[in-house]
Amino acid sequence: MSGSGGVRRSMPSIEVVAREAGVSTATAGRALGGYGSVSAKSREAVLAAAERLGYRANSLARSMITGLTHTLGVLVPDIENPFFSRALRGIADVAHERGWEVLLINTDEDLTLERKGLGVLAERRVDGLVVAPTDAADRDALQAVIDAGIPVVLLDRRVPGLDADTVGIDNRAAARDATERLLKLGHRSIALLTGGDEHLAAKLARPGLRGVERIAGTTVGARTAGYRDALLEAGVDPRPELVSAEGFRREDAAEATARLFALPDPPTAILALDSLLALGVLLALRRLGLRCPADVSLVSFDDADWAEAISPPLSVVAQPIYELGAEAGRLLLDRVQGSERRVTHRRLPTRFIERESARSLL
Amino acid sequence: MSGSGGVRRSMPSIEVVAREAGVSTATAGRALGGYGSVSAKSREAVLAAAERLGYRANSLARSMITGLTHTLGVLVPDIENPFFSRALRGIADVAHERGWEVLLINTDEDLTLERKGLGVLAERRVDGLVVAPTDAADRDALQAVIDAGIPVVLLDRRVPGLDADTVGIDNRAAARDATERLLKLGHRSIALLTGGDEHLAAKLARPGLRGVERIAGTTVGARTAGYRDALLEAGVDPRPELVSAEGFRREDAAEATARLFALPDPPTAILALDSLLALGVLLALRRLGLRCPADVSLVSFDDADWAEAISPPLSVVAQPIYELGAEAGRLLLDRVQGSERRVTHRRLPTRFIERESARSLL
DNA sequence: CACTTGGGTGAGAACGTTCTCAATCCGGGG
DNA sequence: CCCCGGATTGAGAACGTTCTCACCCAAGTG
Repeated sequence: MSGSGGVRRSMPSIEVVAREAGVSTATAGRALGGYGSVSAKSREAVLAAAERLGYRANSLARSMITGLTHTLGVLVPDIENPFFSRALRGIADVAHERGWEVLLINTDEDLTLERKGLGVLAERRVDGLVVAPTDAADRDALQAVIDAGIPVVLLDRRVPGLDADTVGIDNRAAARDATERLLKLGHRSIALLTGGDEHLAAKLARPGLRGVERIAGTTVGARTAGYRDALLEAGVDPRPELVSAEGFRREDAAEATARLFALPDPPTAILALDSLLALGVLLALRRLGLRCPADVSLVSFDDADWAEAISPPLSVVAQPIYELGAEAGRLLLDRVQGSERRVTHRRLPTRFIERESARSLL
Repeated sequence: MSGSGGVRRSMPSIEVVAREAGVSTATAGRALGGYGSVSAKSREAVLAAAERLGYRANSLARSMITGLTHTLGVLVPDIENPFFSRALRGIADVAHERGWEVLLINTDEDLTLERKGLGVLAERRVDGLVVAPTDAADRDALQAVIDAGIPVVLLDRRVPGLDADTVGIDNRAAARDATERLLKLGHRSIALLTGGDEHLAAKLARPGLRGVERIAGTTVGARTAGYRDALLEAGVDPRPELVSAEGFRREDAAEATARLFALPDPPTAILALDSLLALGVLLALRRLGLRCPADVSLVSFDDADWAEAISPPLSVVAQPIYELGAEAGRLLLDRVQGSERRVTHRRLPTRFIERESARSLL
């Protein structure tokens, strides 16, 4: 087997390589880094010496000089969430393609962690940041990062008044479309599982969900508004008790579903705002002994990998998740690489995929 | 709104802060970094100046000196795969808890990309590496990294002869157990979907799967061996045509399943070696008009989030995926922080979760 | 009073690159 | 033979920290 020999503790520096090759560090640097001009003879000597010594450039030192770390920071609530892991894949692919790496931080929807994360990434001098912010409340912290010269792209979620590019979908229109489809099938009693928090729940408590306009700037708020738009236009009165905002986890959705079916007048259809919530619904239906779509119709955001495989296959509002991430990466790297264009907001198209989980009542 | 004022292009250095506070850079460093000794008066002056100027330490410079980047490299085939995104969550949580960050690279099961990734991470001087290697063929590249002084922990997959810690499960025993359960239910014709490649397929082509012992060191190989063990002990002849190794993607599994049911003597049960493959099986069954478990039983590795929610809920071999990642993180950081213990191999326990996708033929 | 002790301080080295700049080398034209 | 211009080279600065070391000073100690 070829030499996997002695235990080297620390890697050789460019100076050692230069000495070994009989040239100056400047020349060695030029040969190894591919800049400036070097004679063929010197280059060969340097490269041979580097090979012999197992030289690896120290990118820290390089970054100190060039001012570029070739690193993108990614700040998301939870990498386990399929939405974010797919989006991250998009970001990472674009980044790698252009020679950048990705530093990942989970925020767990926790504002304190998010702020801490922003601080860490700033100290690491990442060249740019893709953030799916927990809450608009972090605007100042994000603006501080931008002011410090680190461009930011917001993914999936928007922060009003922030000086950053955003990438997402038209949430209001997508939710409206999904709701309209259920209405067209004859459903009048349509539940909405938002995954939101108390903050949202408070806004929704008013008659007719009128409070929702105030938060239509957020992802969940916009979708809820779209849901309300569709109902109103169809002449259906929005019932706040059919809208549940009790957390983003699967069990939260399961509990919410159980509560819906304890109502005197339970829904005939459910719209879930992401695939994890849809899973919670399915779980609850199974526990309640209800069948989909015979007893209740279900439509969900996000075309999870299991959506097509289960019985019945799930009808979904498919977001181009990978592309959202890739586009975020592109916008960010364009800016990192010097583009001075104005702040832009990209809305990628969604696609409703009709399968068999929503049945007609007509 | 509080000052999100002027556009600062580059961040102030410690020297600027020191000048502003009227002390030397050494003292400013001590005050900000919390080392050495500083008078209360100086400390206050420095911290106030730092606050005023929006100072953020440059961790690149710090790393140059201390020799620690506080960064862990993670090299996995595909972060979209739920196994790896969950494991990454475990790694990242442990890392953050101890003050480390995570640099992520996808290899796409591509040896070239993997080698390139190792190189990049080495140049970034990560303090340690968690790798789920594509193939044992990369042993020399991995050994070179270790020899350069960067500790490595192997996740889920092993590389014979490599000087690194490993974290995983007892794949052979787990597969054997799952197969035995199907046998106990009366199944004699049990198919295996491995997700492996041509390399594996070649070994399996021999009568009675005898070639599998040669690759029992790999994850897929060990599981296949366990499957064979169970069959042999039950006096059932392993049928190579029931073992399919045609790729890790969902569609691969769907095609393999279709082929299985085109056999004159199709299986009555299927064991899938990961949840993506199980999804492919479900998809194929739906296309073929077959029902689970009435027409065929299904058992899969990995307790995917949808496994419990679908109908019928899926019986699975649950790996403690999060804990695998966390343990890998712990082993690595212990070593980074100076532990000199010998190479260890952690095998975490698996748990068979019996649900309703496997029925008795008796 | 001289002598130790130890907290506090600053000058300057060190980390490993890239960049700047001046010096040297080489061949060809006058 | 001398001079010009471009390729090649090396010395040394620079990046922003932490580390080493010598120094100062006040408070004890003999």
